[in-house]
Amino acid sequence: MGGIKEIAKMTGVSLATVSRVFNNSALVSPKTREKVLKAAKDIDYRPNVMAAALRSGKSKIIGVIVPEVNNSFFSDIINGIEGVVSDSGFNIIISQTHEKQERENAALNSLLELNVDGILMSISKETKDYTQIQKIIDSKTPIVFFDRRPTLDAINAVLLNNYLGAYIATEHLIDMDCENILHIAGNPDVSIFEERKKGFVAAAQKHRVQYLVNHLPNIKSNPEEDLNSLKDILKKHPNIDGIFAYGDEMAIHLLNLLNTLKIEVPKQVKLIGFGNANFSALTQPSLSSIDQESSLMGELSANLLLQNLKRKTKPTAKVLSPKLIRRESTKNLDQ
Amino acid sequence: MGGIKEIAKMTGVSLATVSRVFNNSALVSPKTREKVLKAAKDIDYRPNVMAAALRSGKSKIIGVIVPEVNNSFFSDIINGIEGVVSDSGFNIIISQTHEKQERENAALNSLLELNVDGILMSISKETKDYTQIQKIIDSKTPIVFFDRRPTLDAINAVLLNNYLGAYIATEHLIDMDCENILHIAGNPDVSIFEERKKGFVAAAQKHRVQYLVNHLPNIKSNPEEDLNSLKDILKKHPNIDGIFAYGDEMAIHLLNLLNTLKIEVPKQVKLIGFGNANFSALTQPSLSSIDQESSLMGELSANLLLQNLKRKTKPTAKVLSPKLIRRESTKNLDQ
DNA sequence: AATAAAAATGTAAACGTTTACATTTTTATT
DNA sequence: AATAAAAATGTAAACGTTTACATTTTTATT
Repeated sequence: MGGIKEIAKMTGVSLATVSRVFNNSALVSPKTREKVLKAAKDIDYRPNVMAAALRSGKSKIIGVIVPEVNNSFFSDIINGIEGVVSDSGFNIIISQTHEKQERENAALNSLLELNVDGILMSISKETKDYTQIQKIIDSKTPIVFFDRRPTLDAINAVLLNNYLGAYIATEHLIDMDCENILHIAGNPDVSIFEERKKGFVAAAQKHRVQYLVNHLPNIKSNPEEDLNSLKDILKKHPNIDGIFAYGDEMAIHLLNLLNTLKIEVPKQVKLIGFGNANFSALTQPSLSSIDQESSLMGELSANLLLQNLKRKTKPTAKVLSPKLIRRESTKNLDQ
Repeated sequence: MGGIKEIAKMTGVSLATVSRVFNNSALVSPKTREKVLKAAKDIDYRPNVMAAALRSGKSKIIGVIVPEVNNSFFSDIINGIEGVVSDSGFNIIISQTHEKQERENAALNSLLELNVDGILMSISKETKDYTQIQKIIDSKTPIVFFDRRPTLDAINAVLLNNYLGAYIATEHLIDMDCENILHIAGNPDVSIFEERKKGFVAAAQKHRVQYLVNHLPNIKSNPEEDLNSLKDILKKHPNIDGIFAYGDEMAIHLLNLLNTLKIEVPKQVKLIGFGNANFSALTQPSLSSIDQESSLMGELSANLLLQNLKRKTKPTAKVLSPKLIRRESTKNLDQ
């Protein structure tokens, strides 16, 4: 037998009352509560979450969809989510999209079959078709986006002000006396990278410095090629004295490329990344960057979702302000 | 209404038959199968996994317990697990222990309440009491350990040969002409770190070189202090020419400390880490290390678990062989 | 065409909870 | 002490599937 039924039989009390005890209903006398709890301990009772979920319609599971789990940024976010969500007695199911729309849709579908109470997700770089997502928004399943959102109205989201982050990074280079700055930009299909580019351009124009935007798309597949492109750029624009890279990993590659070219950082060129990855403090020189408070972003998203689970609130988008992290790669040795 | 019942009504077929269609039972004629599938599509039917789980006792969920998700090694493992497990139609629930036994037990309990089909876990550094784990092993829930195992007999595990990894790393230093080597060891309560230490000692003794073992426990809380200890060690043993650190993060810190002390790597001292973290190729000089094939470890663990789900197999422990990754930090400039 | 075997389908109970509603017991009020 | 109100408990159905067993239909065999 096992389960609530056995406890009911043991204590001579009804199923309903036993259930009430485990759901902390106020409507049960201390005496019977104690009796039930004792019996539960005796048989090492473990409630069956699935059964409760089926009957109540609440699974106490939250689905999390990220592009990749083994990525410093997203794993920090998952850490933040896990913290608040598990404190509230929820479990998290994690799916990866590997930046593929097809996998994303499959993951969403799978989460719905599991009757998750809510969904936290960051859309893949590839995602253009929002019909599946729109269907979820239209349904009752609460969903909160973090970092990357679909371009749809009336959604819950926790985002980073990427424009501002890039603006701050660029201003920092200018503060450090850079007068001719280069931006290595990310995939223009991804909106957060486009915003960073815009922030860069805006700050450069505001302060009337020379600027340039470029891509180095082959850094992983063919670093040799990028080394040559970079060499060309620097040859064409020999007075470049500051570089803002769209991400920290790219920045570290740049650091190594510059080293290979015998260009000293920060003496000849100052360099700043974006993301404040875990390794950025460890390089030589250490890398200045823009912190995006990934763990906090996870926490806030989770809180927004939990709030939505209690009562359907108006869709809200929270925008976090990135912070400048000054390290050696942008140090002004003359100041 | 919704669900299987509605489809049954629409198609004029019984509940059982509809169920058979979705479970790919061979015992259903192509004609009715088609009819049912059509109806399912028409009402956008989504099976309720919870209900199926309750009735069948199979949740199609696998629990994963790791010390921290935002850790390069464990997130790689999760990536590996997710790949094989989701290909087989399972979902994963992830819990963090933050290296606390208490949280570990809570996570295990929570997974049992969810009726997970199996568990994949790496025990926390703190865990000494295995009663909860033993209870699970005794029950029917299959469990596989990865990387860190409890010292219990007859368990399923996928492990790294840490002794061998350390042995290889040490031999590599000796190959590169180091004659006086230092090991910066990890927390002696953690068995994998102890094995690394033993491997180091064994290789050093085998090749009859001078060696030394030390801890630098404050590197995160108080790097100044460790800088001084390191200075002391090197002063006392001025002919140290090779260092094997128990982990890559520690190794990178050492790299920076050595740089501060104006000791050139690899010219004066050669340095090798352990783990081949994602950032180890990015440092200057790049860090030699021991690769532990984290993603593969995840895949193998998941496969072992899936195998156990099909039919209870004899407990097996698979031991992976680590690989040497040669980079600049151990380059012999004379060779 | 009759019969046996195989394939397809159906019936109904069960998985372990929650919960609306009903009933009983206790407490407060006069 | 009688009555009303509040607190505690109980009854029974339901959540949406799966599955053992029974029955019907189809196919193969003579």
